[in-house]
Amino acid sequence: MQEKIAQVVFPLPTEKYFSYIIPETLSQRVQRGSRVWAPLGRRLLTGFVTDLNQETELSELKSISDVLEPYPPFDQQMLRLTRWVAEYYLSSWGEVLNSALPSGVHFGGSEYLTLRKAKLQHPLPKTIEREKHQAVLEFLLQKGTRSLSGLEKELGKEALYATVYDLEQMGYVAIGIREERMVRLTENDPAKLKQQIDALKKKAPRQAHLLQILGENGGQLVALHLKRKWGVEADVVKGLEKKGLVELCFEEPETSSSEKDVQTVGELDLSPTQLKTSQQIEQALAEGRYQTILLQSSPGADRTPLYLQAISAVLRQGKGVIILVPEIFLSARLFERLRTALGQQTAVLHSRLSDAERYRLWRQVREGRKRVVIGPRSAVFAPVANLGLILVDEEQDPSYKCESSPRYHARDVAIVRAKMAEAVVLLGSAAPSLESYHNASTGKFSLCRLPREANSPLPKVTIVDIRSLRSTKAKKRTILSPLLCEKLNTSLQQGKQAVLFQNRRGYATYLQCSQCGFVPQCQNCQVSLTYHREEHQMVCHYCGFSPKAPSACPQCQGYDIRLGGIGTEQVEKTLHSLFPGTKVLRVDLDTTKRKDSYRRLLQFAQDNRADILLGTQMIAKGMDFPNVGLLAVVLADSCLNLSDFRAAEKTFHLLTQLTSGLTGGEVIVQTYSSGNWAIRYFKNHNFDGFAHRELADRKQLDYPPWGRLISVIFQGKAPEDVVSVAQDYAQFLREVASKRAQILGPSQAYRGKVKGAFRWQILLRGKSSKTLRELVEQCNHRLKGRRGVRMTVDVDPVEMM
DNA sequence: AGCACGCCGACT
DNA sequence: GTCGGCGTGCTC
Repeated sequence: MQEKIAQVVFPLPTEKYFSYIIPETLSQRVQRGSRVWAPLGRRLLTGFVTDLNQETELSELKSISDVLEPYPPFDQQMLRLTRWVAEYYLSSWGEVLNSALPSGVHFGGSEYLTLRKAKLQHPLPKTIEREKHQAVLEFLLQKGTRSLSGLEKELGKEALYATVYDLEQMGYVAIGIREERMVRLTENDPAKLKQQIDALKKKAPRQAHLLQILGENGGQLVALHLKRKWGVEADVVKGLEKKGLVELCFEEPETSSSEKDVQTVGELDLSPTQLKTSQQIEQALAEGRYQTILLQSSPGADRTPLYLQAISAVLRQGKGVIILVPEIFLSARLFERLRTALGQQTAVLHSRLSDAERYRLWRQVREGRKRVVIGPRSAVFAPVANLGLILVDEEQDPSYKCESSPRYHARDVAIVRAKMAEAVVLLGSAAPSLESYHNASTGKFSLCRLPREANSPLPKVTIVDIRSLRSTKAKKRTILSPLLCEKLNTSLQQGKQAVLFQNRRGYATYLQCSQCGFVPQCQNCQVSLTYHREEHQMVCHYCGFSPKAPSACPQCQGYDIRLGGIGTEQVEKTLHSLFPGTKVLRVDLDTTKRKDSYRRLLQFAQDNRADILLGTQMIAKGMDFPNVGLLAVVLADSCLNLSDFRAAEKTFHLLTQLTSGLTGGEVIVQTYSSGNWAIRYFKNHNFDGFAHRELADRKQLDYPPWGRLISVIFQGKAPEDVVSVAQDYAQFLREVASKRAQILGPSQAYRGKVKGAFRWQILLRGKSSKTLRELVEQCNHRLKGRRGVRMTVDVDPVEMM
C-alpha cells in the first residue's frame, strides 16, 4: 500500500512534528528527506519530511502544497546524523536540517524555465494528462522562457515545482537554461564566407568584421554577447540580416557540458619522516572502517603533504572527502595548496560565495559531480556520498563550535558522521585540544605523530618576566622590556621584520597587582575573577562567588592593583616614540575590515611593506612570515587570565599558532606569570608536558575532558526577572540532580550585559553528558521561559560567554 | 518562530 | 462601554 501521510518537522524551536496528506500529484516526489512547502497555522513554511506513514489518528489533516527539490536533499544517513545533532545539542531536528542546507535559496529558486521546442509543439500530446502540466506547457508555448518566480505569479504556487520537475524529467522543459536570441551565419562553407567577407570589406567594414567573428566562433553567437564582448552594434546585425547573410533565431544554448575532470593527485615527494607517518594513516584508510586518527605534528612540521596523500588514497578508493578548515579566508595557505592539487572535483565553500553559488556547489556535491568539499564547520553536513574521510585541520580551533542554534561542534559531528558512514576522521594539529589529546591517550582515537624535519629549526623562545621591571623602574608602566627593545633594534638593523602580538580579548576585565602580578582567582572554580566596575566587585561567572575587589594585594600587600591588559594603541605609541621612522603596520578589527586584513597581511609578509607588524588575534592563524626574525607577545597574561577554565590551553594554542608561521627566528613572551605551566612548557615546545600537567589540574574539578559541561544562559531586559528565573531554574536543577551533577550558579555571565540585555548563567558539570542533557530537558518541561527571559542551552560550551 | 486568543488598564 | 498592552499556547 502506498504511504499517504508525511511527518514533517519545521525549523522552529519545537520538538513537535506535524502530519500532512501527500496529494496524488506529489506522491512520487515526496519522500523521506524531502523539503516541502506546507501550511502551518496561517503561514506556509518549508519543512522536512522525516517519515512516511499510511495512517494517523488525527483527523482533518492539511496537505503538503509543494516540494522544493526534484530529489530529497537528505538521504537516510544524513537524516540519522541531523537527528543525532538535534538530540545531543538540545535543539530541534527541523532547525538542524535547515542549517545543514545552504541558506537563502533552493533548487529552482531564481532559475529560468525554457521549453524544449524540439520535443514539443502544438497541440500538446495526449500523454500529458495532468492539468497543471498542461497549464505550464501552454504558458511556456505562449510566452517563451520565463523565470520560475514569474510562473508562480501566473499559475499559482500549488505543486508548481513538482510539476516543473516532472516536465523536466519527461524532457519537455529545461531548468536553469535560458532561451537566447542567437545570430547565425547562413553560409557554412568557409571558402564562400571568405568571399563574402572580402566583398564587404571596403564598403561595410563593420559587417565584414562581424562575419569574421562569427566564422571564428563556430558560426553562431548569442546576440547579447555580440555587443558586450565584441562591441558590435545592433544595426550591423540588421544590415547583414537584410542581405540574408545572417539569420536571427531563438535557441537554448548548449546544455552545460559535464565537468568530468577527475584528477588524481600526482606522486608526492615525501620526506622519510613524512612517509613513515603517512603510511600509518594510509593503512588505517585501507581498512575501510571507522577510526579517528589524531595527527599531532611538531611545530614547524608541514601536515599538508600528508593530507594530500590521504585524500588521494581515499579518492582512489572511489570515495568522497570532506575537509574542514577554521575561519576560511585566513587559512588560505592550506586552501590554495589543496585546491591546486585537487582541481575541478573539489567544491570550495568560500566565505564570500553568493547564496546562488553556494547552492550550485551544494547541488554538484549532492549529484555526485564533486567528491571533495573544503569548507568551514558547516561543511561537515555537505552531502558527500560514499564518504571515506573527514579531515579536520587545526582541530583545536574554537571556530568549529557554532555559537548560535544549533550549537554543534563540527569536529564532534564529524566523528559521529564518520561512524555512521564507516569513514576515517583525521584530526590535525600542532597543539591538539585536550579533549582530543585525552581521547588519543585512552585509545579512543589513534595517535600519529609527525616530527619536524631535521633542517627546520624551531624558534628560540625567551620568557621575559616583567614583574622584575616593575620593582626597579618605579612608577612608569613599561610596555616593552629592555630585552625586547634590544632585540627589536637588532632585528631592524639586520633588515628583518618583526611581529608584535597583542591579545585584546578579555582586556581590562581582570585585576592584577602591578608589582607581583597576582590575579585574584575563584577558589572553587580555578578561573580568574572578572572585575565589574559599577559594583566595584569581582565575580566568578562560573559559580557566582563575588567578593569585593581588594584594596591591597593579598600576595605582596602592594597597593597598586590595576585592570589587566594593554591597548594596541598604547603599544603603537610606544613603538613610535622608541623607534622613530620605523614603519609600523597595525592589523586589528579597529583599523581593518575583515576582508582587507588578509590582503594587508600578505603585503606585509611578501612585499616587506613595513618593518613591524602589530596585530591582534587575526594575525595568529595560518600565516607564513618568511622574513620575520622576531616575534613578540607583548603580554601573554591577557590570554592566561581569561576567566575560562581553558585559559592556559588557549594560551598554549595561541603561542603555538603564532610560532608556526616562523621559520627559525626568535620568540619573546612578556608576562607576569613566568611560572605558569603554559608558559614554562611552551618555552621548550613541549606540548605533551603541558597537556599532562593541565589534565591533572582539570581532573580535580571534573572539567572536560574528564567531565562534561552544559551552560544555560538567561537573558532579558529586566535584571530582577532574569535573576529570579535563573534562580528558580537552578533550584529545580539542584533538586532533580542530587548527586548526579554539580549545579554552579546562577551567576552573572562573563559579559553580563549585551545590547541592554542582562545575562545570567547556570553551569552544569558532571561525569556523563547524557545525564546533564536529561536534567536540562526535565527542567525545560517543567519551567518554560517566562517574563521576557530568553533561555539558551549550550552543550559542551567552548567560549564561556 | 509567528500569530491569535485572552484578560486587564486608559481612553472616546 | 471599547482599544490595545503583551503574556500564553498552538500550529498537522
